[in-house]
Amino acid sequence: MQQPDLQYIGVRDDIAARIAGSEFKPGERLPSERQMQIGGGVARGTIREALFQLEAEGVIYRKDRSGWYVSPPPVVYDPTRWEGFMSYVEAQGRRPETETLSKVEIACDDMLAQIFSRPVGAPMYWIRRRRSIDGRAVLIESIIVDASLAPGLVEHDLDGSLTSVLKSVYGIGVARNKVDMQPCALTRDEAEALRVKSGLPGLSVIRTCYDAQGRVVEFDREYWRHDALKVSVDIRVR
Amino acid sequence: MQQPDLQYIGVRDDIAARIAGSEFKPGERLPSERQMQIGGGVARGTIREALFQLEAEGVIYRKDRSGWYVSPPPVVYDPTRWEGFMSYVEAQGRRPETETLSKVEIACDDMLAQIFSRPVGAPMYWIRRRRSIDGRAVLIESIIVDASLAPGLVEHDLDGSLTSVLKSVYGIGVARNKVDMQPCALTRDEAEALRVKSGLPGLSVIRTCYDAQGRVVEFDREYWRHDALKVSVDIRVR
DNA sequence: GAGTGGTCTAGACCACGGG
DNA sequence: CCGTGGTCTAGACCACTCT
Repeated sequence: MQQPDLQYIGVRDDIAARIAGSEFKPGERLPSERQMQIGGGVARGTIREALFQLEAEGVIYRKDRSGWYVSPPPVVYDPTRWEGFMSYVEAQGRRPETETLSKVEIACDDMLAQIFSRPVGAPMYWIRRRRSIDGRAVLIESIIVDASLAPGLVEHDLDGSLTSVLKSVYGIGVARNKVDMQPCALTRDEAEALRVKSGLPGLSVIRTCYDAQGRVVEFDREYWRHDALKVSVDIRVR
Repeated sequence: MQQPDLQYIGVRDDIAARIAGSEFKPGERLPSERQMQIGGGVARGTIREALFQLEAEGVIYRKDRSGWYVSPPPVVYDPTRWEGFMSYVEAQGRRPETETLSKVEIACDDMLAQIFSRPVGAPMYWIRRRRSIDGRAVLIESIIVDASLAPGLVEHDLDGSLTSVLKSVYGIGVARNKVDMQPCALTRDEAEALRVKSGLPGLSVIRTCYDAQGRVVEFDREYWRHDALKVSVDIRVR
């Protein structure tokens, strides 16, 4: 059909085989693009084409101007479970980490007014966090919380689980969760916060959490590296 | 921070703006790469970089050696619902289509034996289908069904809903559904069947359906174009 | 057959990282 | 500082579609 008649596919297969053969292990750096050129009369652009392919497959990733690295395995995320990031990552034997990038009070705009069923101008908290697994930044999130439901929220330490703060401090439990997911490209802001090249493929996860009274408690936009996540849903009917 | 100092970002923004301004509408073809070069001293590689960026964002897609086209909006898929492709695509005002590429009986191998809890060598049906929306191929799927549960299945017309054939002809209802989703790259076979360039980003959806007795009825691997799909899950607890 | 995108070459300069 | 990847140029030939 089509086979390694294409040069960059041949290069891709070479590298993929060396990774599969554990010559390079997860987290390790590959030789530089120029080093890969030596020996075979291959243009650097062709090498890069092969690397892009492996990146799209989730096999490798890059650190800007540092090099190409072998990807660690993805974590499994089940949107029908209530566990937060910290607990499901840990349960999979990985080391989760959260950094709060900013937390401020803002006024409710048109879009948020619609989502939260609150008047325009009502106080809201806006929290931006970066989350990492085993030291690699994997997602950036922007959270909006209705300030009238959780007054003083941003004075708490939010580097752990937001869900448990809402529960233990404010007695707010989540009764309904709406999750939207869509492949996307990481645009300027997200890419910068994840320290990746803008335009890299990612996965957008938008969550809306409701309490038992049907009020929107939390509106969360997450942008994941496309190679860091696997979604798993298990549904039963009776 | 970074802005249209990057040439290809400037080109990207131009094209994106012309699409947003409805100069080019969904399904329409963009000017050729070489036509876009005229006027500005821009190398073709730079134009292509901009096009790749828009492709990653899901804004445009390509037909091999034909040109670049504006992407139609994605369909919404809810893995917690039982509706099949044909019905939820239609419900969203789009025109679904299914082609059966092949349907054969095969012997259960090690992997399938594990999944279906059946002996190695047991008869299974293997069905490959291509599904389109509004005339554009969006996913390719490979389905395995336990032949002992649905004898003669492949003699039926499978260009519609498989679920409804299983239900109406064999009385098999699905009681549990396990769905895994992961961003991936479309590899040789899938890419060929979707008539896209191999290596394009995609979404892999793997479904395992169980009946009321807990038997695996159907094992389905789907590979979607990354720009054709949006996943939405709505979960409640009581 | 003309035009398209797909692949490939062989250079160049840049901004940023600390292998 | 040197090496890295990131960007860009200006060509070339190919396989394919039919715009």
